[in-house]
Amino acid sequence: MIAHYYRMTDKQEKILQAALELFSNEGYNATSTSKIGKKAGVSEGLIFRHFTNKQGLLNAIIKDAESRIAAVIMPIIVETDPTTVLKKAIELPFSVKESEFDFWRLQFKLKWEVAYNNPQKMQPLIDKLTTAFEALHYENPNLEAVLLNQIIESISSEILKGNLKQQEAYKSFLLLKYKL
Amino acid sequence: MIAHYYRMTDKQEKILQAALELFSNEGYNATSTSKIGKKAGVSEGLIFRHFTNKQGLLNAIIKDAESRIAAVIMPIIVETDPTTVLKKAIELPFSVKESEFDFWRLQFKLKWEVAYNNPQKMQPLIDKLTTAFEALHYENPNLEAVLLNQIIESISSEILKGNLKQQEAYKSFLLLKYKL
DNA sequence: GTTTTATTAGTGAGTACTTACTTTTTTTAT
DNA sequence: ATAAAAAAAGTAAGTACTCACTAATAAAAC
Repeated sequence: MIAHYYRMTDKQEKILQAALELFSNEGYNATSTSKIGKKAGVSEGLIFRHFTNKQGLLNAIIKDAESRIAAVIMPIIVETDPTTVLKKAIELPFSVKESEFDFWRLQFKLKWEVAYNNPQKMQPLIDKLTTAFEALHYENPNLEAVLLNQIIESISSEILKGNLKQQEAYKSFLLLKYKL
Repeated sequence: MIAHYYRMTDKQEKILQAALELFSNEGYNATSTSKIGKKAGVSEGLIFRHFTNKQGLLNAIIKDAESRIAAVIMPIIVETDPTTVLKKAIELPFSVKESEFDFWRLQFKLKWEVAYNNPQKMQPLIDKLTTAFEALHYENPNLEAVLLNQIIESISSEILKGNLKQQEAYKSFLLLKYKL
C-alpha cells in the first residue's frame, strides 16, 4: 500500500500498486506499460493521464519511497542512548515485513538498474551512527558508521533475495560483535 | 578482453566486448541487439549466427565470468597462512583494475536484473574464510566468514559505482579491525 | 434544489517506432 | 568451386505514447 499527500482515486492506487509489483519483480525496463495496465485492471492510456509517462510513474513510486525510508530511520534518529542506536540499527533489516518486500526490493534494484541519483538517502543514519560510535569512544567513528551501514544494507538485500539462512543466529552474532 | 577455450573470430570478440560494455552500463533489458551490432561494428544478424539469441550472448559472458571469478579467488584458496587469507580477502575489492570495472559491474547488475541463479559463486571463498577463522580461534567462524564476504561484496559494489571515498583509509581500518 | 456547465476520470483503438529474430544475398577464405 | 562468415533486407510482435471520445463528478447559475 502506498501513502500520499493528495487524494488518489482507486484506479490511480491500483496502477501504482501494479507498477510497484512489476518493477520490483521483473525490473523497470522489462515491464511494459501495457502489462501494468492489465495487472491494474485499467486501460493503458490512464497511466499516462495520471503520470505523464513511464518515468513519471517511477518518480511517483520513488517520491513515496523517500518518506517511507525516512519513517523507518526516524526511531533510530530520535534515540538518545548510543548503544540503543546501534542495537536498533542492526535489528532494522531483520524487522522488515514480508508484505513490504516488493517495495524494498525495488529500492535495491533501482540502485543498479537506472542511473538513479540516490545521493545518500541513508546519510542521516550514517551521521547518527557516527555520533553513537563517538559516544562509545570507538577509534574511528565515521568509518565504523560507514561499515555498519554497509552491513545493514547487505543483510537487507540478502534477506530480500531470500538468501539469508539462520537469520536469528546472524542477528545475535552481530549484536554480540558490537557488545549489545 | 574476454578469454575463451575455443577459437573465436575477431568479430565474435567484438560482439562480446560490445555486449559486455552495454549490458554493464545500460543493463541487459535496456540494451538492444541492434545497439550491440552497431557498437561492435557488425551486422545485427551476425550476433544470432554466433550466439543463437540475446540470452545466448549473455550466457557466453556469464560462462566466461565464472572462470574469471575463480581466477581472482584462487590466490586466496591456495594460501595456507590464515592471517594472509584474511588479508588477501580484504584487499580483494581494492585491487580491482579500472579496465575491468565493466566486467565486475555487470556481475552485480545481474544479481538484481535477471533471475540469475547465482548459486554461490563465492562459496569456495566463504569456505576458505571459515577455515581461516577456525584456525584463528574465532568463536563463530562460519558467521564471521559470511559477514566478511558480505563486507567484501559491498565494498566492491561501492567502488564499482564510484561511491567509496577514502579507500586507503577504509582498507587500513578493516585490516586493523581484523588485526592484520 | 434542480438544471446547466465545466472538470476530471477513464477508455480503446491507433501512432510511429523498436524489438528480437529470420531469410536471403553477398563477400571472403580455402 | 565450395563452404563458411558476414551483411542486408525483411518480419511480426511489442514498445511508449497519443487521440478522439464517453462517463462520472463537481461548481455555478438560476
